[in-house]
Amino acid sequence: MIRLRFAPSPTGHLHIGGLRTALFSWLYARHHQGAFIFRLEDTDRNRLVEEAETGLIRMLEWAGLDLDEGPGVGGDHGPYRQSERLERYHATAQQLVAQGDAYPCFCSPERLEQVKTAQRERGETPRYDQHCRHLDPADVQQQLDAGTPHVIRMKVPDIPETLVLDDLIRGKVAIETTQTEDQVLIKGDGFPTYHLAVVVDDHAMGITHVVRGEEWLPSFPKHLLLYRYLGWTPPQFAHLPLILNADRTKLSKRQGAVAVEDFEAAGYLPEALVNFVALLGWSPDDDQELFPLPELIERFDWSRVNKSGAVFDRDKLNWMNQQYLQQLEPDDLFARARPFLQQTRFADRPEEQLQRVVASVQNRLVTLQDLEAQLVPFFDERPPSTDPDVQAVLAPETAQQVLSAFIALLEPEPALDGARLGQLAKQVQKQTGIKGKDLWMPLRAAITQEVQGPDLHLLVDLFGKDKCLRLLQQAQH
RNA sequence: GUCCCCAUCGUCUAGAGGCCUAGGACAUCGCCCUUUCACGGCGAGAACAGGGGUUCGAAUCCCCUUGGGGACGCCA
Repeated sequence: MIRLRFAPSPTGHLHIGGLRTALFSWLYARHHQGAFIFRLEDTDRNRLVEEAETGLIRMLEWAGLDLDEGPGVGGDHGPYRQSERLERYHATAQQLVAQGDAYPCFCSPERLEQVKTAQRERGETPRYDQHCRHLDPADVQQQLDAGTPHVIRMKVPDIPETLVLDDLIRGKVAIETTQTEDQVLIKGDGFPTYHLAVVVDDHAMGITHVVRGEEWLPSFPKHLLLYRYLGWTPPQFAHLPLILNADRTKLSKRQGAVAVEDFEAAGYLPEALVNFVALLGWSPDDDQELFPLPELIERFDWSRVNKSGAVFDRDKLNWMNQQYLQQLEPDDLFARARPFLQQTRFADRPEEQLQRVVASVQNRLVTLQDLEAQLVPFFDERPPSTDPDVQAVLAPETAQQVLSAFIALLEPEPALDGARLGQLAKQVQKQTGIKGKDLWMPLRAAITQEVQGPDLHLLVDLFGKDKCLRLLQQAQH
């Protein structure tokens, strides 16, 4: 059985890149009826953010990626937080030391820093000088017994060789072991580094495919070496291309939103975000662009994931979100709009009105956050407009004629709705001989105080006679 | 600096030697629809980084150059 995991570290919010990694893993797992596992890589106590775990899992759920195993979900391979698996890492590290594939290192951070600086000054690539690898065994034992602070380092083979990874996306990638240093496996605080923990857990949890960002590619030799020392078969690897900022650097905060939470708050639908992100690196074998999740599962495959980085294009995301918004059934749209309406100053308007209005602006929404702006013409009581475009529409003699004629007709009316608006406008047209834009734009400008906006009939339905009359009179000279 | 990865329209991409006068989408521009805007429809401009090979034939294969990115942490 295929088993894939998403293993973020709880240092912040779920990132767009993380979402895509999780999505591709999940799609592949679901495609092959495999398992999708969540593992928390909380081995860095300094950067740990308490609420991060909950947020990470919540956003995965929001996106529609369900978990088969994980903290809070359960499973046969737990615990799913690395901080609860420390014994395993220590046992493995001890085994490695016993085998002669790892060794204790007593170098102080200060010494390490000095060595590194000196190497840089000489124009060399900074790399651990293996000082403690060649310590006298008796000396080592003595220091250990004395409780001297230390880390455990992995040995890079004495005889240089080329390590080859057969990546699912990139094919064969080769790196010389000489490019790798004696990597720390167990830190001074007793926690494992990523490199040890990931190998130990992927093996223990029966992970068959490791999906991660391209930034991990240069470190695969460390992992391959560990698998070899431990006598384990490595899983398959898929290194995803990076998602980039507009300037083609690795996607980062400071150049716009990168947290999935931000997109949720900005009024993007999960379907749209997921669909958009799926197309960052993956493409179907035809021209289709809109994919419901089940179809993505059906069609996803590594062979159609490309190798080059993809710029995150907000414009296209917007378009996609608009497409999904337009496809929603009225009830569904309103349900999704509700939390956003709640944040507007129109929240306390009658439910029935809100429903009608939301439905009428459906094809004008790019995000749900646009609601407030879209509702303004319907609900807002505004002072007379000073917009020059509005003034320009109302200024001409013909415009004033239209207003006067319309007001005269409206005054005796018992009420006004959209249908009646049309009939009255017809009469104005007969009386004045003014038609088309010259007829309608003054009415629109007067009633909505804008030169563009939703269908005038809808507005009038909501406003009724008195408000319309007042606005029309206000627009007269 | 060293190593690794990548390279088709502004952007996301299709293209796995002849189907390519390089296809689609977003964005841009134009036209149409329309009482406005939006939606929608139609259309236009817009790309194989450069140089060598291989081949009857190269966007597709190989090499070099150039460019971009990533990694070089007791962070992941």
